[in-house]
Amino acid sequence: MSNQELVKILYEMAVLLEIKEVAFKPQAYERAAYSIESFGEDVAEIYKKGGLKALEDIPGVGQGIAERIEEYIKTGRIADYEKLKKEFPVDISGLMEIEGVGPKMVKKLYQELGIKNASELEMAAKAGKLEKLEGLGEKSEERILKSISFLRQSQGRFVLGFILPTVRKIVDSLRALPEVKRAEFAGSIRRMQETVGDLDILVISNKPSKVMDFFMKMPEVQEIIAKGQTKTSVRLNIGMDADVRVLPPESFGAALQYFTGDKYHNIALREIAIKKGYKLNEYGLFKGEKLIAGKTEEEIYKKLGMELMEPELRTNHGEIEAALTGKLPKLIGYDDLKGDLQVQTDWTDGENSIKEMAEAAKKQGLEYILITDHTKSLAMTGGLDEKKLMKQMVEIDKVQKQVSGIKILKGSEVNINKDGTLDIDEETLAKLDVVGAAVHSNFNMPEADMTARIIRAMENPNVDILFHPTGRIIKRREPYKLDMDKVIKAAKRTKTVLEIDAFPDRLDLKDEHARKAVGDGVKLAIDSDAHSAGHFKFLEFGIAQARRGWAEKKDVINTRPWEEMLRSLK
DNA sequence: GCCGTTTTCGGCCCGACTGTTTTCAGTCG
Repeated sequence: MSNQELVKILYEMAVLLEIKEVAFKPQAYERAAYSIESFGEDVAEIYKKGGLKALEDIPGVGQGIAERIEEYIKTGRIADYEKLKKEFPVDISGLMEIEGVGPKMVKKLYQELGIKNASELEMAAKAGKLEKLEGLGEKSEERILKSISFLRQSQGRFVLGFILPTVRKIVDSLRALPEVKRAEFAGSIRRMQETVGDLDILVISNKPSKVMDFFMKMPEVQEIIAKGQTKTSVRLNIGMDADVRVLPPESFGAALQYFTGDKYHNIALREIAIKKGYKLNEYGLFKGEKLIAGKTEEEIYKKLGMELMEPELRTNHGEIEAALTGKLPKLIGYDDLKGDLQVQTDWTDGENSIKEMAEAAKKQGLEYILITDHTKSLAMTGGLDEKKLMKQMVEIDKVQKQVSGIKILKGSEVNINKDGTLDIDEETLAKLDVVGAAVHSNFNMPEADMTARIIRAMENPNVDILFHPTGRIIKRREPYKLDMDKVIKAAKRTKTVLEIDAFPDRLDLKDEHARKAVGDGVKLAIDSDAHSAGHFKFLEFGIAQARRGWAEKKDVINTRPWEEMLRSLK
């Protein structure tokens, strides 16, 4: 059993209870599902170690849900879920991800038309059956058809690193309008999540309609979805939806807060507001009718007894408690990296020479890079063998003399063989400044074998860093099966550094694993995995990932000058 | 069903927009 399967069941139970119009339980199940989803620890493992009591320590999980999780772990099923499912034998998850379809719609579709999944819904919509239902019309039908086809082509989420340049361009054009006093993006993009669903832009202006008119006519806009006094929604030509909201200055901080925190952060905040006798919404913090804070985020958090926290933290994973008690982490900053420890060149699958990469890195403000070309068993990249590695070291010395202001370190991205040995001999590895090791083959091993394989590599005294530890590629490849708890423990024991690969669709380690590693005193490296001179800018996304993992400057070895960084390695 | 520096019982986040029901339910974030 995996967390993922359990989370899906809990979410579906929430929807099914909502359909049955049961009060309050849906939110309870939803909260538990969300909590487990982002918990980062295997629930089965927690249960094995601490039983029911340990399950109940998970936020949002109480006695009832803990017992159902136990039932699921023991029997592979949850009787209540199956009972609900019998009443509504429909593909809840598949239907709910269609925009505009909620619990009530699922119910109506099934009861009136017997629709059980997205493709049946599509057929019914195409046959014009939906518009005959009460409460639905021609437009609802069109909208559903559109949502289904959109979902099919986009899978709904966008990789942050790939869309952020467009987002910044849009916001900059809005800022350039004379009617616009201020414009900021909020939402999951401001939180710098690895993938994002849509774009929220907040604007201060006295002339909302002018801003809206300009926005709707931007070249990046494909079609208008909704248009109102203060809010306009469009679909951008990159496939993503974008909302613009225009606000008065006195509410801007409140709106920024409201649209930046994730759902659960905001719920928690509003509950704290209520307890203090206030009301919090996107227009401000109110005592009765009176606005008492709203101009800046800081004053809102302050009135609620909290320090201002970085947007990346606002997901209700302990940041509120930390802010209330003055224990927020001092996150690594976006300018804190001095070096990049994973850089490919044209010696293997990179596009640029050692010199070009060094110069590009210097331009990016870095003080050093580590050259880490692939090794021989990765034949498709022309991986280096011992002889070529020695030759490359000579070449690096040569290039070093031709460039100034940037230190070029000698390294390698060594393949971890199936048995945990490496594909380069120890003698050669020992000559390198830094060795990164990575899995590039046999991805489909059983968890225990893969874990043992990686730990064996970490035990090698020459291996300094484990590169992209889980191998996942967002939207394309699942992580390999790996016991991260064991890997983190092994990293601690062997003093191996874990990498956050900053490539936009890798971001590997994930935030929750980074947080766990940092919590256990394991050091991180944030690397671009650059394959061309333009890739150093991806470091930003690795830093964001580290920040979402509560990492501080001291936790990341390449925030240090290169001599000091080298001394800190095993 | 969960949770507690008001509470172990009695609460549980809030507003905009759409479509279509002419007064509001459903969905979304």
